[in-house]
Amino acid sequence: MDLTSTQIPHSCENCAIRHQAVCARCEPNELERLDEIKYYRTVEAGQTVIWTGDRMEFVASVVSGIASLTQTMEDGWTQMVGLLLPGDFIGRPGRETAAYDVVATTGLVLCCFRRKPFESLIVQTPHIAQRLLEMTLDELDAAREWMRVLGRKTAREKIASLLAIIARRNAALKLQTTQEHLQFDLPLTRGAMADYLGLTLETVSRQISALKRDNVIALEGKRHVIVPDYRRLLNEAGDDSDGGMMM
Amino acid sequence: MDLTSTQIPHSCENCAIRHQAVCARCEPNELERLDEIKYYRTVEAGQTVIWTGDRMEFVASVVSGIASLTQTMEDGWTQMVGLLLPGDFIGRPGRETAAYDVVATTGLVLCCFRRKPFESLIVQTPHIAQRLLEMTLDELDAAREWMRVLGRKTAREKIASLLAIIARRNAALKLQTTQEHLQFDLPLTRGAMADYLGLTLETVSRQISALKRDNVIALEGKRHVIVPDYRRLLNEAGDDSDGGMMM
DNA sequence: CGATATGTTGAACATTCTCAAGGGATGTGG
DNA sequence: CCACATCCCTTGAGAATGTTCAACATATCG
Repeated sequence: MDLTSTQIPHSCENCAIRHQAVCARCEPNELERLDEIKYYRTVEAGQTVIWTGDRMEFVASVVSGIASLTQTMEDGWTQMVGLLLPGDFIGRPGRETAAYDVVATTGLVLCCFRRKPFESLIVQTPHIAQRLLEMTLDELDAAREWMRVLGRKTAREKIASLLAIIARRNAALKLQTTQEHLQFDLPLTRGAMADYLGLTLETVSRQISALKRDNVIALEGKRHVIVPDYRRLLNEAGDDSDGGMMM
Repeated sequence: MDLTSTQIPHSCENCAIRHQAVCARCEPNELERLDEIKYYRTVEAGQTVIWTGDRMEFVASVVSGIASLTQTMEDGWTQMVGLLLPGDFIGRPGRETAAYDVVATTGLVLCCFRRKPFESLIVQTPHIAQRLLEMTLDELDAAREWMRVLGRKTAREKIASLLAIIARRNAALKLQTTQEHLQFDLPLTRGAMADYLGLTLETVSRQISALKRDNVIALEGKRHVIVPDYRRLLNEAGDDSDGGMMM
């Protein structure tokens, strides 16, 4: 299982996100109901899946790949407000039009549900509603954590925070225990990192260079990051406590 | 009805937040169930209601007054991650310990529910679970909007954004249509505004002085704000669109 | 090969922070 | 009633941080 693979699952049973997504709590008969309104969709890296203001015909789970949730201001600045990883949910039941752009950062496989019937299912199927509430509460925590990053951290701490999050989620996905020594591919361009962190692309580049110079990280090429000491990275991020609940 | 009054409602029927809070969708019999596990609690301005890490014995609705949700970093910086106004919900079902400090900004009346029985009620009462999901989704939108404020706005725009939000929520509470001319009391100290906006107290003070100098706002004393032209204020906030969904 | 997208680095500049001083209010004890 | 402390707020000057503008490097792709 890879963060950016694009295989469509054969069935819910062997689906990579079976136990993380909105369907996590569903019984077999409930999965059948979902199956009736579901279809898979693949998206190429760089494509915009949904534009702000679009009418939403579906909601979806990210099966594989990474997408970003962004808002664009009229002066051209972009703020990323969420990073969607496998298992994450796209769309808001009850909402007609999209509030954010959804852009495929990597190749993407989505498990889409037609919106209207999905909304009916929510009412009838407490297991879906409960899981959705739980996921939304988790996202709210993540958003609030990110408010602290945006509001109170320096550029260097912001970069370290983002690297720590990606490192940890990557480790979790590979079922590695979080060891001292980690490595991963950065799924984001410098510009996308800047949009997420509320910085400019240049500042991102400079701070990554600085972390490299100080041996907090090492790079192979532009995108492959090696973290020799995860605790050191967490320390640079400014959350000395273990940071285990960062997203 | 006042943002900072401290009257305890006689019954759910005449409760000021009857149609906004987590109980908004409840039928009379469901209200009775809630009534069994509920108690009112008043808090003085400045008191901390809940400390991060506290065991949560209850969840609650804010009936009147204003509270803030804050995180404190080990270096002493504080980031406010939410402003709790009448109708807003405190606590997370299923969570044992508090993730944030909750501080009474003004005098506060809370409608508390014992947590364990409330969690059972959620499972049994879809009207509560649905409303809670809806409220959580709204809060998530607000948090994401705030990410844009923290990540991409200048100090001046941040202050204008906060004033616009308070002005609009105040107008909504007084059932005024949002007119050109508005006024209200600032419920936050300069320091609390700084914590919310990711600025220093001094920068907040300077920018308020600047907005006053430029006649975007007028002050009576330190806390009473007069907004002669709401659209001008919105413009200064950097969301030219009407900003109707800002919180 | 040129065109495009991505990333790095430098120098000047702007914004915000830090440190410092001081100005009302309000409250308290002598 | 005055002296004094405390809290909240304002303002200034210099320093730090991050941005802007610009040049250039590197890789990919037609």
